[in-house]
Amino acid sequence: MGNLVGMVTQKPGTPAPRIDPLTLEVVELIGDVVARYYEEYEVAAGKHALTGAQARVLGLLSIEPLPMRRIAQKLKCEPSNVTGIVDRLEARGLVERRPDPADRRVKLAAPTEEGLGTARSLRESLDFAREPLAELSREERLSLRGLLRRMLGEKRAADGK
Amino acid sequence: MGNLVGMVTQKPGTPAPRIDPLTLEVVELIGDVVARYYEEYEVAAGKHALTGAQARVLGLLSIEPLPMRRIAQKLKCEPSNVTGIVDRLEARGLVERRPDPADRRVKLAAPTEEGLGTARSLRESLDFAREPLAELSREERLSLRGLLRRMLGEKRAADGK
DNA sequence: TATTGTTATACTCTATAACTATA
DNA sequence: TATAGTTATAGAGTATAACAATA
Repeated sequence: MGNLVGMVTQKPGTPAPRIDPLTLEVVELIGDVVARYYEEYEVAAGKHALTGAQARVLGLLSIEPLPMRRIAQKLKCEPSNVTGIVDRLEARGLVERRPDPADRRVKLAAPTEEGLGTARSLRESLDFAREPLAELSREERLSLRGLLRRMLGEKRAADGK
Repeated sequence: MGNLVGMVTQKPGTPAPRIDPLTLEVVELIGDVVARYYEEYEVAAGKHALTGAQARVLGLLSIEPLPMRRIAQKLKCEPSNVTGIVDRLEARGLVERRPDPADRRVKLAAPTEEGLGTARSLRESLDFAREPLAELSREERLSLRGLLRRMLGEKRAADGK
């Protein structure tokens, strides 16, 4: 990837760009970061014979057991899909379903000991997060943090629940 | 999403993080950018009743017609998958297959007039690329570009072919 | 022989709708 | 009646293996 929709690469002989070249290049770089992030993520999951969705759910549950419905919200997908994903994780012994004492309708998905270990290993194999950042000094990281924060705007922190 | 593998959120009462908090936050921000980018991308594709993969291929072809094999390389998937994706784009009249005069084995996938229009519209609905960047001054964009370049390292420009 | 594109097959993820068991 | 989770179904993307046409 690195160029998700051809939004950057300028075909020779195409009308002049409406956006300035600097912005275009930054957009392209962001696209590259996105592509690289996903790539490394899939590779890390694959090392444990997990799909992206499975690794994502396992990562979520390793922080905190969740009702099926909440998982669907986090994944931004329909609850019916979570059934299958958790089924597969459960079949591999990485996750288990527990009753919720407070509401007998809900099932809490929670990682097993092995699941926790896999989640930890998964985190550690996500080199991209740390490695390339290692090239940046503390000041540069502060600068990058500020720029990313402004890019994301107020929308931050509105993720939960 | 915003937290792909729980690599950031620190559960209260968990052992002290091995990475410094600043780095963790930057990683989290990058995760947010990635999630946001993909979200907007899917929404933009959805507006045209296209899947992400279809929009990606259409975007690629709008730059330049490509042999099926080349599309697979760009998408980092098996050539057999491209058959179906192009089939669906072709069924909607957005793409057509042409013979390659130089090698009768290859088929060149090329956008139709309508496909070109859809690709253009698709690009324009990708607000995320420009809008949040609009908050940044020219100096900040230069700074961001430099930081992203260093993050991505030499690996840049090795995408082609 | 090697390569291009396709077909056949199987698995996963996805959404929709209908069902069950609780509340 | 409303909600949580599931099942059934269908479409799309993915990989693998085998195939026809061409090189």
